Amino acid sequence: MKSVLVSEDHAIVRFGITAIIKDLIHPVQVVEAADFDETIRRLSETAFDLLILDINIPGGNNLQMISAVRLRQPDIAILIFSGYDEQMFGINYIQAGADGYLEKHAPEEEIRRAILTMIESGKYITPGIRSRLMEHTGHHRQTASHEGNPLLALSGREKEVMQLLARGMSVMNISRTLNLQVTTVSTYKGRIFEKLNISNVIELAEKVRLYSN
Amino acid sequence: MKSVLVSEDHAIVRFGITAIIKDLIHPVQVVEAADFDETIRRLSETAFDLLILDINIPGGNNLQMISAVRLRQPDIAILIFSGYDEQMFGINYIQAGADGYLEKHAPEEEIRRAILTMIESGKYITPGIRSRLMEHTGHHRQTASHEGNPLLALSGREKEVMQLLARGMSVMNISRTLNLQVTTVSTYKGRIFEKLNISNVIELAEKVRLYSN
DNA sequence: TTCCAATGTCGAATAATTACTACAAACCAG
DNA sequence: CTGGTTTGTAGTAATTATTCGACATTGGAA
Repeated sequence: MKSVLVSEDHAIVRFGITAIIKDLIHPVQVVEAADFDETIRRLSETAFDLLILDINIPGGNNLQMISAVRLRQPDIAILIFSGYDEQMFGINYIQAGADGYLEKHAPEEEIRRAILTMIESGKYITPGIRSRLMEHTGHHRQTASHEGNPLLALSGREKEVMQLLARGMSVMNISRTLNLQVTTVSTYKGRIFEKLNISNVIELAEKVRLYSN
Repeated sequence: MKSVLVSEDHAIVRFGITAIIKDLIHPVQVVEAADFDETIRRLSETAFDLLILDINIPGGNNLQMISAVRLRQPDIAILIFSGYDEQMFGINYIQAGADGYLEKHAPEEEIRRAILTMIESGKYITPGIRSRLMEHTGHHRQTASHEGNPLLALSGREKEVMQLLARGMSVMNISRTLNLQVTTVSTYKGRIFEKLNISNVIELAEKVRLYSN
């Protein structure tokens, strides 16, 4: 029997996913976790075939989640389930070792396909993501290389903060969302502004609108 | 037979809600709509007992949604389904005539209770929201006058400040530009946000872009 | 290998912003 | 006229944000 762990903090979303899984696969055992602690606890108890992991899960929210999971279950298939606008930095999770990537606003059909594909082949990447992956592999830093898209000059964490800032979220709020100190977020903000050569969030929002795929 | 219309753009969320409804009520007919246009279309075709409406639905996203719905079906029960950041903002929908208010991150139990209560009594408000409602009642002006353009609700000085804010200028900077105390500018900023029903400069910039001649 | 720039993260101190409260002048509906 | 509302303006106190300097890691370049 296949078994799946659904880590997602919004109850309805969890509910929806669980329903889809049960409708799609059988026999199947589905376990739910509402935060990262619980996720880890479940992983220590039971072996799963697939983990569907919300990037924004409370207590998680960073690339180390992947290794924390792999530490417990090296062979589990990890499908990153990414919310709002984190496409930009979602790929970082793939590079960090996740096996699949699905966006929360994907249509039902794609969600079904993703889950099924993950269970069957252990991988699920859309062509769009794949090509973006291509771009990213290889060249990092060195200003000159990101000719076309200035946003590529930002590091993973910076991109994350950038997204939130561009949505109008306050520094304090971001710090809570990402479980970081306010000063840390502020530091990122400064570095972002510097790298993008801008001086306020309005300009940031513009750049993001312009260059975010 | 009861019938419910679920207006929500995220497929999984829609799926989850539909599943809960079907599990909760029977016989029941559930129709889904992914954007506001579709919502209106459905409302024109069929009579529903309950509408579960995502505030952030594409094509909607404003208080006029309520009247648009009521225009078609005066007696439908409307449950506002509000996402993350819009809690503060959501109460306005209640004042605009919605019958219930539910947050997306509510636990499954509450979601069930809300839907059931709505179907049975046509209303659902949590104590928390109710108290916030209390506070808010009292200061609402004659919304009707500035139908099309919300920016018209602002006074001269406010518009002035708005313009600068939308350019990304800081409060301090504006205070120097206009020879006012920072606190004065801050007061304007607050009043602007309140009048436009927004909570950060990004949204302000959007409104300005949208409604400025 | 070694070393350095880039990255992720903070704390202390300092600066900027907001929340409340206030109040007078201007407006306006009755 | 008259009392209620809106507008322009601030002060005080409480929050938030930024600056600066640090430090441990990491991935490459040399």
